[in-house]
Amino acid sequence: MVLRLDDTDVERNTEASVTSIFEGLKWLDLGWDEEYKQSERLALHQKMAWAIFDQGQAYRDFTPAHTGDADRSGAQGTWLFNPGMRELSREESDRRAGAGAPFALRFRVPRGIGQEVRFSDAVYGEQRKAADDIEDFALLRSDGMPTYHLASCADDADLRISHIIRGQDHLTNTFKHVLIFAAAGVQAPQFAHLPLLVAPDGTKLSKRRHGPVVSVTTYRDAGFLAEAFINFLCLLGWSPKNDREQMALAELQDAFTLEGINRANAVVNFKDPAPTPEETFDPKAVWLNAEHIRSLSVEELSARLLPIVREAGFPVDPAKMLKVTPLIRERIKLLRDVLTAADFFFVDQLPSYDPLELIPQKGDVAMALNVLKRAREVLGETEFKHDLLDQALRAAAQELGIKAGQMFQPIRVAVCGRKNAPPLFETLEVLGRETSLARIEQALEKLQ
RNA sequence: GGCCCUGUCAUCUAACGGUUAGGAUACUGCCCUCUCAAGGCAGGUAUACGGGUUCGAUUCCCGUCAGGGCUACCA
Repeated sequence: MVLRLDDTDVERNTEASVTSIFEGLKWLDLGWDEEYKQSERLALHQKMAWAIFDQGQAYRDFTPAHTGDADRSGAQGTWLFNPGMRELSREESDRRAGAGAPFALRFRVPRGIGQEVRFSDAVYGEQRKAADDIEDFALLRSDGMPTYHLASCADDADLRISHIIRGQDHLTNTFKHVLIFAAAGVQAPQFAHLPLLVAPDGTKLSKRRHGPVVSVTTYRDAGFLAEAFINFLCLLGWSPKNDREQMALAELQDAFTLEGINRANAVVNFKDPAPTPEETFDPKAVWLNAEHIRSLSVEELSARLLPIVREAGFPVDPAKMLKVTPLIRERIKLLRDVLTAADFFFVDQLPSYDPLELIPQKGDVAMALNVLKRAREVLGETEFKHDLLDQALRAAAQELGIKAGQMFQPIRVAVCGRKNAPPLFETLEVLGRETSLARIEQALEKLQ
């Protein structure tokens, strides 16, 4: 696998965009064997362009550059080439070039002889197009820089690329590439075009239009597991055909075939802006991530969570993290959720909460006070072990003549600072007697 | 405008021309339950439309419509 940066467009080739691409690829950990930058291989590209020119299959076009976004509403029909330039004599062409006139080098696409350009695509099948429908595309710009079409063909040939797997937006460009490969006398690689990933609005993903949700690093920073993200991506436009969804990288590799790829574009169902950060992402991606999180061992998950917790400023040690992890494993969908799901394990002082939360279902302040006072006694003398806590607190509920749930809720809110939290006894065990009692004490003060 | 590609639930997708059109996500309800999750069960929504071919079309062919891509020195 070759990582090649197609960076022949000087304007768009910024440090920031390259960094972002590298960071994303590094995170995905796909791995590659060789690495190249097209901008460092210009001589090779130019050599191929002029070889094609020498054979008469390219010509100089001295027409001033035309901006790409000209109106194509149709009135002017299809542009194929600039009359006069295509048939300029070699002598005249050389003379003008010698005089320093700027020019682009264009491919001389065969015309008027009914020639057909064809290739076989591993996904879209046999493709054919009349050469008469292909414009005389540029090989070199007037500043001498190669175009994408030329540079990529020259590099594909030089690097002996076997398979080109790319977006379907290049399907029609491939006819041009087939022409270049033929003119250069090299064999074309195998082509496989993939359906596009499109935004909910149906257009292909673009940073300009759709913002950070289309950047790989956004998923990394939000707490996706790289393997889950890859899994999700694989399921867009492809499926193992046996209803499996959650798959490890090795399983994906085993099941994957180019022939199994669909031809229709797939919508990445993101919402931007979204009410909450989590709702930004495709719900299926989030679900898959949760599945992958749950399939990680406690040790593995704990190790992945630790740096996130520390970076957020909680001074937590690996042993503590290991104890907390099983309590939140089934409650987080993104790794970063650890910060909101387990924060109360890490802080000394609970953030403030509404004291009314301490009042149990169908209860009142008096009941909450009774519960907490009784809990203070029970927790003061019971060993902090799951089963013992369970027995002692249930017995206490019975003595008070209330339901177990009414007993547990005030305690949960007192020690966690909120109603929704992991199971109570496990939580108390991890928190320990000292912290638990201190928080119950604070809760009592809040209520009075 | 021209050329190319595509069209199965809201979304991702299954279905050698013969299935009550399957699965998943999301959603709703129930169960489980100390809350929240997780898990289990149940439920609703799809073959764009019109013609063919065929005993029979989601599946093959044609047209229409819709969407996407490319289209004079972006990739």
